Amino acid sequence: MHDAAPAQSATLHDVAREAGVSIATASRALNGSARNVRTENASRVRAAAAKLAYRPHPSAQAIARGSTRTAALVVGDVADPYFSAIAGGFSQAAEAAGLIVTLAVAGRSPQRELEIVRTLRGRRPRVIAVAGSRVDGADTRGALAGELEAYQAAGGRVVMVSQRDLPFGTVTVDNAGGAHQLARALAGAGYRRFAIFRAPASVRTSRDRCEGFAAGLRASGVTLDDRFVIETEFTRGGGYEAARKLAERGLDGVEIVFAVSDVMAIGAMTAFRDAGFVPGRDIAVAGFDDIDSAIDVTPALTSVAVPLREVGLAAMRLALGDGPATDTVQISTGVVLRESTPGRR
Amino acid sequence: MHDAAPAQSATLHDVAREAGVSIATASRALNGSARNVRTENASRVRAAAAKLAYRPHPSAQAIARGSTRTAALVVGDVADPYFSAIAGGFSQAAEAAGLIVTLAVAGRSPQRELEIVRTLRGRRPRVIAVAGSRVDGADTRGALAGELEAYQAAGGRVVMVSQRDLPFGTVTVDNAGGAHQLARALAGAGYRRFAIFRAPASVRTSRDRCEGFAAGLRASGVTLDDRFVIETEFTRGGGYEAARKLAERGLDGVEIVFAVSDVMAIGAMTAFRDAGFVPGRDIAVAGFDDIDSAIDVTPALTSVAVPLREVGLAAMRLALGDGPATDTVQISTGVVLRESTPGRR
DNA sequence: CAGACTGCGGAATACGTTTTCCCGGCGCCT
DNA sequence: AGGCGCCGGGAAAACGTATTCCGCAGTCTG
Repeated sequence: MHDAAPAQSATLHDVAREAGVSIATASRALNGSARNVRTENASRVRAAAAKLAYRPHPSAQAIARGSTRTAALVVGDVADPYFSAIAGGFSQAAEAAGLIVTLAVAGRSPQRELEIVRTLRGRRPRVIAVAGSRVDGADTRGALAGELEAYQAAGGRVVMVSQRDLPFGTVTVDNAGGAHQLARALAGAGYRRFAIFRAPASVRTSRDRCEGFAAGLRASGVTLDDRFVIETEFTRGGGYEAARKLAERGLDGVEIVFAVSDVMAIGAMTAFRDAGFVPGRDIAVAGFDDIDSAIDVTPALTSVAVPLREVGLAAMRLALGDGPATDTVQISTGVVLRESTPGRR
Repeated sequence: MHDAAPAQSATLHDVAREAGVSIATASRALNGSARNVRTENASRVRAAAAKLAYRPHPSAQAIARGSTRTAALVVGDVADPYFSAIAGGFSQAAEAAGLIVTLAVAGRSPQRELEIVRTLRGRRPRVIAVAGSRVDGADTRGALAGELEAYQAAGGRVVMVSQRDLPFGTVTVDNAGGAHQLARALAGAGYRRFAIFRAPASVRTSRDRCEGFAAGLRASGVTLDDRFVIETEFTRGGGYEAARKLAERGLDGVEIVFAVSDVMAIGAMTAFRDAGFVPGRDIAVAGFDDIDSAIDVTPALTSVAVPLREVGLAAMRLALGDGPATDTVQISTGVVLRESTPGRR
């Protein structure tokens, strides 16, 4: 069964010739068009296709029908569990819909993100989903929106994940609400002296979580000392640095730090430990996202569960759904208390 | 500057008309072909392209020149840090080379992997890299190899990551060597009673690491009791389960467990702790991969560092290089001792 | 039994590029 | 001055597929 592989793979033309029909009939037989073809011809074509190991040329199909079968996803960084979980859900849903996903990594730079969307648009995918850096105030932002609008006007489908304020389909995470609940839960557990590790204000996710948390504290009658709202990078390293500095000052009386993401929180815990403080005993730590490793660190990390896979799935569903192009889906979040915040008596 | 976006994006035809030249000239001006075009015409064309926001249609280009600008990567699971780190390196290198990466998730099923490669092949990417499940003995294996061979014969470039025994470009991780060194280091630290958590023998990575480790123990004069070579799933859950069972039997005198991957090791540490044993004190644990979170768990996990990003980069370099199609690059590994294996005195 | 209609096959065209081929003009050499 | 090579422009073919349009045979209707 090992015939010499033809250097050039078979085309529809070859299949048609092999089956003794015209190209048109072969095409119709292979991709169930509106038109019928006599069953005998159809099976002859299928047999020929199988024999020649024919694969349709997606580019040619794309050109002929004016649309592709791809879905594009742009993320900040695949290696970040936040994005990779979303990507996992997205690609699962894409696959179920028979779409191929092309992945682009923006590296957290809005400039790069813009470039990517530009070239992506040229490739005319069925949907473009942006789960990007969400830096607002950037001057590239208008350009990005313009690019996406043009794409949508040309029949494309765009979905933003957790970027609420653009006129596109959006799947949003209840960042503020989750942070609010977390704050109330922690205040209820007896904590009073809070620190927050946050990313620069331009990062929307961070800002929303931060504000929600602050509101939750206010609602619980706890005052937050602005000195302890520490701005750092939105990465593990950022969390580590912030914690290191706080530890250097002997914790300054802080009882608990809320880091706006789990990776930051985990970095912070390691920094505290490196400085000789025991997380969960000397200082409590809470994060956000509930990534997988939250339960594997010690003490297990209190967090706000964000069903990230679900976010990816929802993005694809939204894109494929027939609702208005600007539908919004809100993914809800839930507090998960663990040993990193044992509570104070 | 906000002209109404044309419903249909501009084609090369439009650009040519706008610039008052022929399509051929426009094409030549825009993609620096071998042929020269008078500078005045060239700049007129560029201006027209800019004005109309022209983007070449990649599918049309693909069809016309018979090749695409994409690189395909198939991984087992994007959400797994092992794969996502590789994907990160791969897409970085792809981007640098002006390639777009399409990502497919095989979900650790060889059957699915085969299907994916089939459809991927149809899309005629420049390169196909498979960082898949590496299950061998499966009957789909021959089919996979055949599919890839045909693709390569048709001018494609295939790279396998850590799948040494197929006639393709290969980037390989020194699994056996790293495990061997790790075994020697641990034996040198005084450990004698080892357990190994491994995946089914059909998973090559696991087998190589396991065999390397066993050889290292032999070389150190330590005998390994087969009863403690425990087969489980190649996931965090697998590690957790195996550790849970071992803990139920009171550890059976085991001093240290080597799990063939960090995610398994981390799951195991959590299981031990859940069962009341303190990892690093009651039982030592070592893993493999040195994923990011290895330093954030407590105690920090002893592991074998695999520069996974580098693996992805190397895969792309190999694909783009002009060496023989079956070149092999070996990525070396290095032991990293941490607190999870404090050593026995 | 004539005419209309249906069902299906095939030729041809379209999709947006790249590339080959041809052609005219210009400068250079003899 | 005439021939030759070179340069650059445009027409057209090619890439592989989907689809429109046309025509033919067979079937149904009146």
